[in-house]
Formats: sequence, C-alpha cells, structure tokens
Amino acid sequence: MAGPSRWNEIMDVKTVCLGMLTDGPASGYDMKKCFESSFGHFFPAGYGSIYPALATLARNGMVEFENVLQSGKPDRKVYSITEKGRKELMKGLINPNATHRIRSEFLAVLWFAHLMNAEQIDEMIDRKLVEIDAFLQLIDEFPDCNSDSAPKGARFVAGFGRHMATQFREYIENNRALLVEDETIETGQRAAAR
Amino acid sequence: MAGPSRWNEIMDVKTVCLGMLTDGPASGYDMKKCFESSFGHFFPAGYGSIYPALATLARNGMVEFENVLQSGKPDRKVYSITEKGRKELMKGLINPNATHRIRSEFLAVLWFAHLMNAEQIDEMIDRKLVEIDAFLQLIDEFPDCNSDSAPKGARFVAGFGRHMATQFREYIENNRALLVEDETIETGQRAAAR
DNA sequence: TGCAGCATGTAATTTGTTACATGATTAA
DNA sequence: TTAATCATGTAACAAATTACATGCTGCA
Repeated sequence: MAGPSRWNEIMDVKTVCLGMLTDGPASGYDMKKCFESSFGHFFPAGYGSIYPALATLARNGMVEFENVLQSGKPDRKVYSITEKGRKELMKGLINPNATHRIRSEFLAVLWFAHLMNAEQIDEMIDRKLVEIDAFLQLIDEFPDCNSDSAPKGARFVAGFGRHMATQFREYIENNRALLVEDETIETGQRAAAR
Repeated sequence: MAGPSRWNEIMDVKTVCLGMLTDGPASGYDMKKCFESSFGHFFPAGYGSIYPALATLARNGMVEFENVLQSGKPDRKVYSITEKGRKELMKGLINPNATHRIRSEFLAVLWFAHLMNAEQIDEMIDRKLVEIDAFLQLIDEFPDCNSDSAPKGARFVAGFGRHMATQFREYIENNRALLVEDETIETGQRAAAR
C-alpha cells in the first residue's frame, strides 16, 4: 500500500467525515454544520481540519466529488464515499481501545481555587452553568439525534451528552460551596510535610 | 514585554506546572507523577510537554532551579516558583471562559453503531467499563485529593472525577442495549428525505 | 451601509505526542 | 539477567487552531 505516510486506523477527522458520508453525499460546509451541532461536543472540528481531511480522502480514493454550480451562491463540492472509503471506515470503526479524552482548563483552574478569591471562582462557575444550559437546550433541538428514525448510535450519543451535561451541572451546583469556603493558604506546607 | 512570541494567559501545561510549584519545589519528574495521578484524567501531559514547559518558564524568569546531586541516582533539577511566576499564574487563573473539552473516539465510533456488528460494540464497551472501574479505584487512592488536609480545589476536582466516571458507567450500562438492537441499515435514506 | 450566510481553501503557528538517547541502581 | 525506578532532555512528527484570502446575495 502506497499511502502518503502511514494510513490511519484511528477515529480522526478523516474517519468521521467518511462516516458522515455513509448517510449520503455532502459538502465540507454541510459537514461543518454537523460538527457544530451534533458532533461538536465530543469531537470538535473546524474548516481548517475538515477541508484538508476531505482533500486527503479524495487524493487516496476514499471519496469522490462533484462540482455543483449554484445560481447566486458559490459552487459546492459534493463528496460521496467510495467502496474503498467504506472499507477504510470499517477499519477505523473496529477500535476496541477507542479513547475518551478530557482536557479541562476549567478543572485545572479550580484545582488551585485556594489561590483565588470567591468572586473569580463564582464568575467562572456561573458562566459554565450558562454554557451547560445552552448546550442542553441545543441538544434537544436536533432531530438527527432525537427522532425515532435517527440511527441508534446518534440517539445513544445524544442521550449520553444530555446525561453527562446534566450531571456536570448537578455536581457543580451541589459542591460549589466547598470552593468558596475559607481556607488558610498554606503554600509550601504540604511540601514541607514530605 | 519581550517574550519569545506572545506570552500566554491561558491554562496550559506551563501554567499548571507553575501552579504545582506553589505547593513547594519540585522536579519535572515529580510533576510527571502528579500528572499521571491526580491531574492526568482532566489535563494529561507527558515528559515531552513538561520538560520544554519548564525550560521555557526558566528562560522567562517564572521559575528558578537548583541542581541537586544524589548518590547513586541521577541529578535532579528542583524548580521553585518566582514572584514573577506567581503573578503570571494569577493571570492564568483569572479566566472566566476556561474551557472543558472532550475528544472522544469512543463516542464517535458509537455514533456509527448501525454500521457495526454487536460483538465489536460489546467488546469496545466492555473494555471501556474496565477502564472506568480502574480509574474509580485509582482516584480513591490518592491522598492529595481525598484527605481533609488537601486543598479544597483538589477535593472538588477529585469528587468531580468520581461523580462523572460513575455516571459515565451508569449511562453506558443502562443504555448499551439500545446499541445492539436490530436496525435496518438504511444508508442514504435520511439524506434522500431532505 | 453593513453584516450574516453561503462556500472554499491555504499558510502560519501552536501544541502536544512519540520515539530516541543516556545511564546508574536495585529488586526479582 | 531482566525489568523497573530514577532522571533529564531533544528531535521528529502529527494534528488541530487561527488567521488570511476571496466574493456574491439578501436582509435590516
């Protein structure tokens, strides 16, 4: 096999794009909308990753595209998955050790709550709660996850998002008082105890 | 200010290292252990990010270090935070829009459950459950999060990890049946309906 | 008049991961 | 003797984000 370097067998932006195309042809712009809505909260991607991903997939024969002219609007490149692409997708899907990674500035900041004052902590938490509420509202509005005709995976994942966001909210509300409690700032004390 | 490019005001590996040093001097190796245990699950970092981060911090006067010779063991570079570093840390800590990002191959794969067979799904989920259980056991073993003497932030964050992992587990167990249900694979149907 | 939406892409930059490189000690 | 722990670092690579670049239409 003569790929550009080594061909991936993991779930990256390329593989997700491939997967989206099993639902029918779409343009990069369409996929971006999908990443913004349903996919975005657990697998974010912007134009800067989608367009190069599509270009690579096309170079390797995983997808085909058709230039669709539109009146008054820019042309669209409408991509379709090929047989080869389908096989590649299946390889990406069989991944028993699929990761689930979190990178949270929010928690990293809160870890050092004893160095901050209550107002700073409260503001950050309040904003996070607003963010969560917006997300919960958003997730209920997507028909491609919530209707009975939606694929089982989409329903499962949307439900997961709802559940985890709800629990995120609940934990914060039930425990935020702990963070603004008075606590002696004892820099270096714990280290000295070693 | 004449930084190397533009100095960060976000919570990155550098800022976290700075924060860890408020608890007392430490080496890169020490910090790695901290990233592996308490920090790792919400803010992962390896040697490849820690050592360069420390080098940059030292170049910019945010930390100082002392070479500590040891008998039989390699030398340690023991870092301490400076006054300048403390100020920089506070800037990183005041970040009302701190992010909380998830990147989940696991959910991305499951989104396409209708393209997979039940065994593949089951194996992936079973492994994930084992992973979660291992994490839950791990998090209960760290005294720097669970004892009363631990800073409030650490206790809050550890509790968060415990809560979310528990809920992760619960959702999966309660809903996994949905994923292996029979479902007609209707590729392109939903697209055609548009 | 100005902004939002449609639509594509490249280039620069940032950031992190993985592999490489070294080398002594200690316990199994 | 083999692996693990201690301990630091660089270089190559992969990946994603951000900014840049273009340009028309329709609405307020």
